Amino acid sequence: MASSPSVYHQGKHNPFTQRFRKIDAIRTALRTAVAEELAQQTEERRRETHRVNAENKRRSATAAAAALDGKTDSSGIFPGRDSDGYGSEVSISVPCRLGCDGTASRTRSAGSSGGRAVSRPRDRLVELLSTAACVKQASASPDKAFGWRVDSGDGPEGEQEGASGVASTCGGRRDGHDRGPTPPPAAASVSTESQSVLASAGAKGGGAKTGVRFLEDILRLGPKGSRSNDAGGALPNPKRKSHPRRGGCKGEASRTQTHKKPRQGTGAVSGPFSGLSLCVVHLGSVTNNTIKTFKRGVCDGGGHVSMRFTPGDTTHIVADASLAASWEKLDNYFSGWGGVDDLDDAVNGGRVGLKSGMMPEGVPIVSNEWLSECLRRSVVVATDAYRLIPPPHRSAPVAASSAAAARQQQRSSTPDNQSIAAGGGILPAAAAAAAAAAGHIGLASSTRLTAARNEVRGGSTQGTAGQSTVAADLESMAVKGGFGARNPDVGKKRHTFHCQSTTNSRGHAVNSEAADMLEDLAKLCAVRGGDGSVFKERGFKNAAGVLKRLGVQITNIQQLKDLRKHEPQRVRGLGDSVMKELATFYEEGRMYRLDELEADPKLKCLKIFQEVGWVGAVKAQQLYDQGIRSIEDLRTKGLHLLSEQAQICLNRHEDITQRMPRSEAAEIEAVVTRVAQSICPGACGSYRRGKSHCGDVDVLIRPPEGQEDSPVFDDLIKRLVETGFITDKLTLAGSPHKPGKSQSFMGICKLPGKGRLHRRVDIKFYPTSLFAFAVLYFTGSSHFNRSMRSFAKIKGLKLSDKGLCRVNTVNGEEVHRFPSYSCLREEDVFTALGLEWREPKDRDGVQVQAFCSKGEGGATELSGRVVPVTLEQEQQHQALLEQDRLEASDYEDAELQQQE
DNA sequence: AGGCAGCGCAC
DNA sequence: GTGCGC
DNA sequence: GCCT
Repeated sequence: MASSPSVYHQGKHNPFTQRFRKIDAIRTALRTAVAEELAQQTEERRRETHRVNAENKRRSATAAAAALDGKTDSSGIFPGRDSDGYGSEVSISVPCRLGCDGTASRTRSAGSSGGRAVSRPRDRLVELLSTAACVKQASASPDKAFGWRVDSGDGPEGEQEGASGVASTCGGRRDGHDRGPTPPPAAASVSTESQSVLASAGAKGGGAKTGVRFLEDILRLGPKGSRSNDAGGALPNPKRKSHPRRGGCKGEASRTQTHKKPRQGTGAVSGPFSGLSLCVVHLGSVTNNTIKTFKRGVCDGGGHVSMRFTPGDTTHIVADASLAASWEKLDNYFSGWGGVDDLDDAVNGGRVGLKSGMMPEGVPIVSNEWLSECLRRSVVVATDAYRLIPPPHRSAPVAASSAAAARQQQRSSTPDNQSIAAGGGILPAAAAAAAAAAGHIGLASSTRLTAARNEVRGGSTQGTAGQSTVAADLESMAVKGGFGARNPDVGKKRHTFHCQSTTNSRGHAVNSEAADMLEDLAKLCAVRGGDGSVFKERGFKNAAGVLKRLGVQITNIQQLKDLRKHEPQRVRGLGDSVMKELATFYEEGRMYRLDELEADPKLKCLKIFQEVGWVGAVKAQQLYDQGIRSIEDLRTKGLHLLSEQAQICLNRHEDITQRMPRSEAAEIEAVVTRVAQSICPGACGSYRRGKSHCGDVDVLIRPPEGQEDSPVFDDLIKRLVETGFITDKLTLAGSPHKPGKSQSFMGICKLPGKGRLHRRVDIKFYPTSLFAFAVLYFTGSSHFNRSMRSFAKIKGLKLSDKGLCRVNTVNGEEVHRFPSYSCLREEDVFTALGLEWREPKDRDGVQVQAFCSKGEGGATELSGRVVPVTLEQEQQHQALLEQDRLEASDYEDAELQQQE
């Protein structure tokens, strides 16, 4: 029974996280079991490594300092420190509110006295390096060297943290963040008193020792703070505040409908759906709201929706696609029902339905996606691709290989204990479920455009783009001009752009087993390296995504073959290779290629090596060729083969490969932000982690208003090194500060206190002019980023975290780049490109066929925020606006027609 | 057959 | 120019 | 690896 295909899909958890969680769970178990021993070993190893490297590092630090004075060796800027460098009984207290009030920027912090006015950046870095070396030496006797105070726990004030501080860190997937460089919320502002305290605290940050005190002070002080170690971990991002300006799909829908249109056909008796009598199963993602929407739409079209199954009358049963994975739920659902057929009753908890207690037979059971599609297209579409087919052998599973059975066993029984071990936090499964549920509300109304696009594509698969009226209509809806509108290339190309999609049709966890295996395959391709491996990886990963979002549980390869034949756009990304693997998967439960790769001992090695940072496919292969087979080997005889960064990552390997709870990421962010504020009041930090656990922390630092180019970054890193928060530097880019440029630090940090692990941290500074691009970039997803950049490219623009620039190219080679357009909010970037805004949480969703037929049209909403920065751009811009005005009326008509 | 994101660091 | 990470 |  464990080998039944249907069982494969019973994983309730987000398939994306399953693998990680399995690994984490194993790790956690191991870790718990041998915690002491491991700690001891690690400690010994560290000491040893430390001993071995100490001399070398000290030399490196000095050399690095020298390098900045003109020499070349720049390795080892931030020497490693012993993990217990803070003393043992320390806990820190981080106040939960600490503002970045705009007024703060006027209070010149003493901390910035070493800033731009006084010393040259290089001098500061030299100083920094010397200090780092100094700190390191001091750390030899940690308990004495630093003035950490034992904090009893409760802050004296004990006031509850502000609601604004909590809301922001508890968001779902990437949606609980501050969006874009909005002005610092006044509500989160700090008291003047605290500001001055902080400012004076900052003033102390001269030497190493006071530097450490300084961090402590910053952590302890603060406006009526609550504690940092709150179990809930909803630590404050002082800047972050929840202002859900647009609520998910709802907002999306309302945005799409920019023109009001009288509702038509309401209450029609005959319509596209006349004759339909649907029984909707209120389970899974089919919520009350969904049913309401369905009911409205179908009734308007002349059909009938009920929650009751009426033999002889009911024509279709509509259910959440994921139920195909657990058929017994449906059986249960149809047993023991009452008999009210009133939606409102049902919504209020009344039970509705059938008396038989059996899953009705003889009526097609279809996915809710089918109904959505019908409503979108106002036509009863064929159910073939949406049929939920009972597992062929509900009680007689097909034979599957023992390997596959074992795999299934592993996957479905993964305990969810990592977050417990890691100190709490939102459970991934719960988060995923919540996100999925949220994603499904309003599904029907938000996916119309997709369907329309698909329709167009299906109808003219090789015609030239842009010739059909519908295509133009689509263009008007999805692509409203934008700066690239005049690019002659646009209009010839038809392509798929993830970033262009306004839909949110993520299904529930369907096909997760097959998708998981494809992702494994992807990972192994990447590990193996070689020509095109990244693209193979992407190909498999993409295929996995397609399966997951299909909305239909596939139980049979024939279903996919049919889809490929009849609705190729729905399975775009499933090519011959993937289909071959899937065929064996559905027939025998395994993928030969995956089995092969997983059995390869060499690949196992390469994979282990590549888990160390800065070891990629090439380096891993080299190591293997040198006879190295394990991390231990690497430590004992492979160190010299590794780059400086890889060595550091290897040193901290046990720590930094652990994922951390979101709350800890918040703490890390809070420390960085606070120190930044003490240097430059008003500076803001933010990170956009929606997931409950993360591998590292990204902190984006933004200068306060009116100080767009404040050189806060170099000082910030310096302070964080002085305080011992940053233990290792991996890369440092863009220092010293140059006006208008970004800077970045990648390294390793450790929160003070016993039992803390080292964590990977990236700290980036972006001037105000670039901040929106940076936020857009770091919000991802990576697929979405690539998509958006491709889209920009064919419009003759280049998008990166450093801006959006028009480029002139000759034979694809850039010959001239204009200055970046100025976008102060993420929205402005979308607008500039002529794209519909997409909520961060919707940026990892579907891939949708779209047209870039003309690239023009619709009213370009520049909202006064996107300001061309050169005269030439200004003229271009004006020309565009003029063009838009000329065409606006046409497109408005088109939009009107397109609506509903 | 050619494209698949773009950038900056380290080497 | 390549490798690597983001 | 997939798509054009």
